[in-house]
Amino acid sequence: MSYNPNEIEAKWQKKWDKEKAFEARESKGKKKYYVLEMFPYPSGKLHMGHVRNYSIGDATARFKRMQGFNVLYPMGYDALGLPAENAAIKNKRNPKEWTWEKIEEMKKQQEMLGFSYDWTRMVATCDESYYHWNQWFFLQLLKKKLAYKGKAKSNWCASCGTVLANEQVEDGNCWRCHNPVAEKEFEQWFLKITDYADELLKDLDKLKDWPQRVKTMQKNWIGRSEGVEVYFKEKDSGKVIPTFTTRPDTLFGVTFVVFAPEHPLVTEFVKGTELEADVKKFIEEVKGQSLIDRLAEGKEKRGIFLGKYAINPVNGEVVPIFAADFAVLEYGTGMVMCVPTHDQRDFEFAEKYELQKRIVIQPKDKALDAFAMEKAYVEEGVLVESGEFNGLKNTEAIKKISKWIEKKKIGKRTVNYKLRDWLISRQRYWGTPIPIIYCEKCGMVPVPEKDLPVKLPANAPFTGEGNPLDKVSAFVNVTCPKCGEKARRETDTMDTFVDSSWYFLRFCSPGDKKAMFDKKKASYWMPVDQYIGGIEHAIMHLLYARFFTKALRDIGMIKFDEPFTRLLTQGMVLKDGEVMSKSKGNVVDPTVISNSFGADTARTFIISVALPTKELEWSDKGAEATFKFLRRVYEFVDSNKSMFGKGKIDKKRLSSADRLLLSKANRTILQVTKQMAGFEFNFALSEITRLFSAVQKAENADKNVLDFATRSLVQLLAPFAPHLCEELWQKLGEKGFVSLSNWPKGNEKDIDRKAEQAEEFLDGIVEDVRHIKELAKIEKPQKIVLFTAPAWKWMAIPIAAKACEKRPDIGAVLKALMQNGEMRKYGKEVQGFVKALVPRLVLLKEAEKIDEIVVLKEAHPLLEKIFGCSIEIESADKSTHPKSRNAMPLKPAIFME
RNA sequence: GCAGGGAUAGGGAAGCGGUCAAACCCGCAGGCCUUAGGAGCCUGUCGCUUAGUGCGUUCGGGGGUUCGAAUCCUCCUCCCUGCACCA
Repeated sequence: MSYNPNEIEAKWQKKWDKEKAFEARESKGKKKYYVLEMFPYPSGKLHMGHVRNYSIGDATARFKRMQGFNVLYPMGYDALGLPAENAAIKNKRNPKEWTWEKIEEMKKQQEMLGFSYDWTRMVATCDESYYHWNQWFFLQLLKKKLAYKGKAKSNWCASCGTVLANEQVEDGNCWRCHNPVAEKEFEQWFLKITDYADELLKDLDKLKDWPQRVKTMQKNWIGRSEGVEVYFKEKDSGKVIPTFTTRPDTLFGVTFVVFAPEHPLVTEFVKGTELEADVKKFIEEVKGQSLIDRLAEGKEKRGIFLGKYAINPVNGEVVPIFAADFAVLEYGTGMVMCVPTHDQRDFEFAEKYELQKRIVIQPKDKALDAFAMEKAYVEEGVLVESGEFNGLKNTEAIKKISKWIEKKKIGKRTVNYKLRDWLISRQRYWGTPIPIIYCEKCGMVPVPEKDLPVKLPANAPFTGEGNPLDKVSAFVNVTCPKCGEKARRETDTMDTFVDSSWYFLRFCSPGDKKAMFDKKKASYWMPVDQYIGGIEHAIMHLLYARFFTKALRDIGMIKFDEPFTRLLTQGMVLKDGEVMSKSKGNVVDPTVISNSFGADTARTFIISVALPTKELEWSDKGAEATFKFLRRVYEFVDSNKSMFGKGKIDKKRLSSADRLLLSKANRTILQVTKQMAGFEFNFALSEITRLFSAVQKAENADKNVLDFATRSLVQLLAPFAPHLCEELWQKLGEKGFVSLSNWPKGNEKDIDRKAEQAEEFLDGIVEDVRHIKELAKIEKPQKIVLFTAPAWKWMAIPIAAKACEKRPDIGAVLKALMQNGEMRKYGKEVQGFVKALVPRLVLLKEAEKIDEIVVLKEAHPLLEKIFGCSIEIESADKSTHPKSRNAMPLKPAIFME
């Protein structure tokens, strides 16, 4: 029988399902392990990134299961969001129907690939029973004052009367009607993530098993900065202008002040002056740009003078006030004190508008000249022209000036975060309705918990204009829960990031009707032990999920601080150096691979190409090689069934070839186990491949050894190619699932690395057998020590010489060789010489001419072992080494007692 | 623009101070096996050279540190990811 993946895969998928092989149950006696992949948006089609993500996750889940953990490995769908609504507008489809159809399509593909999910725990966020708890949690946050209403700007298309997502703005225009998009301010809902800014930052330290880069990104995103608020004053009115700065050391160099254009004071300042019209025009221009446009790349800084002046409280200087687009209302106070000599943005602005510059920090080694500068000087230095602070190092000055400002009451120390509160309002249909009712009498009234969930109405009109929910009167017009009078329902829905910020908890008790999740079950399974997903979620999703976890802890639902113990961010799947995307037309459909070669090949291949964390460049050709490998494994086991023994291995009676195979099997097991734990899946596969070649080559091997090697191989391969391995496991006479078998144990004692290495050498020189005779003329020594690769090439000779002195029996050979003239030179040549020598000696051994070969990989630790003495090598590092440039240190310090 | 990550042989991808002309996979070339092979096995695959070997030039580009750099530092170029121009 030849390898038929389709048949095998269907067979085992059915069996797993029938015997509920992967259903997870809480069990106190067993150690739990929660493996989770970032759940997908159900687009209906799996792409390579998904397959990669799930292949990594499934391998992990299966490995942990085999290691005896009680594994929870669920799958769900992040099913609310824009695409369903777009489909509704475009194809006149009902978003709910459309979404469920896509979920089914997606699930089917996942099942075909044989991932070991516990499907009984499937969750879809568009399910009322799921978003019910979004609403419930929102109400809890409201109670805690962690949800509030505030003003926020959105992209607004006037002609469609619709709020647009960033994605729906194309070059500043509406994607539907192509009219320009503006910003418009609305009352919208926020979650107060900033209350947790400090904790979110601090707890990053607890996340020992997160990639450093993700932590760095989050840290920068939270952006805690300590600084001071300095109170400038407007010259005429005396109005206080608080500006935030992290560089109080530059305060004496302020030459102008800048306001965010939207700042209310801007219009106030120019009211009734001749500048009013121009300033208004400027503000409109800035506002007229969509958010996207304003952030566009390479934009020149623009501003306008407001005709007013501010007094610098530290030195009484009077400086002009501008409105400028590079000041952001939401950060700090929206007002910035500008020091063009020591801040690059300020510098560019000053250059453009020909404003004054004054240097207040001088570097040690050179003197800056304000007129000659080509960019701002932002490094360290010593203060000048700064009154009583002259001569201080600027790092010192920051502390001293901050204190001084507080003392003089012209400002105060503050902490600022880049992190802003989370705007969750979306003016769209396909999201969780925000459970709020507005009553004319009672004002804003939360929907009582007993009335949850607030369900999405089934029959909303999808025209692409406005929010469909606004048009469903049965949804909008309600009675006030408090007074019973007529009232209006909130029609904003929630950002879908809300759904994805706690779904991992829902998996612990997916059907729960009474609560967001079962506290006991959650406390058993959580936190997630291994989370796996794309680097593109490094900030937002992961930060929101961390925030929710902390908020849930504070309302008593859970008792831990962080949701994900370990995080693996998988690399992107690229094609021709670019991300696969429809617009680029370079999408490779993973089902094509699985249809022609089977799921096992698709999964094993994608795992074998690159380290999970690295980018993966897709190539169609490689899959075939993986298929061939799997087929060879199949055929080998299938055709050799009768050759496998069942008995115990009798180590005393093994031939050297058998011992070698046993050694390889054991070493591979240990190696692969280590690599699995470290997510070095591609290396693990390459080890498995090597073991297979050894197994395949082992003719006339001891049946029991062969059986052990083969059996182990099947188990090691099972996390990657589970269907094939189940089939082989059965062929090997096993009754249960290999997926639930015990991970093989390697025995360190059975490993003979030296023998293996010797064999590796031998492998490479089959062609040279004819030289044996020639070489065999050398007399039989007792022992040979080889220095194949001394850690320090130039030490090879001295070490060898010392060795000769200590052990004449070894030395004899080396001496002879040196006298032979071949070891005259230092460095590379020694290696070359040794390389040439090794194969010959191996062959000699095969010919029984010598007793033993010791191959030294690192010269000195092994020397220690052999001679039983300590060898110190004074390493040639900077501290100990003479400065001499060209002189090679020919006298390495080797001390042998 | 800000923040984070990359660039290694024909392609992909390891290596991250001396064991590196650089694992592994694909491609390509030769041999074996075969009626045949798009199957399998073996060998070779930077250039020149050898019986073994040796020599020369390489790890995006320039500079630097070191006895020694693909590996560390610095500048530059290009690519990817996220974004809220964050003072």
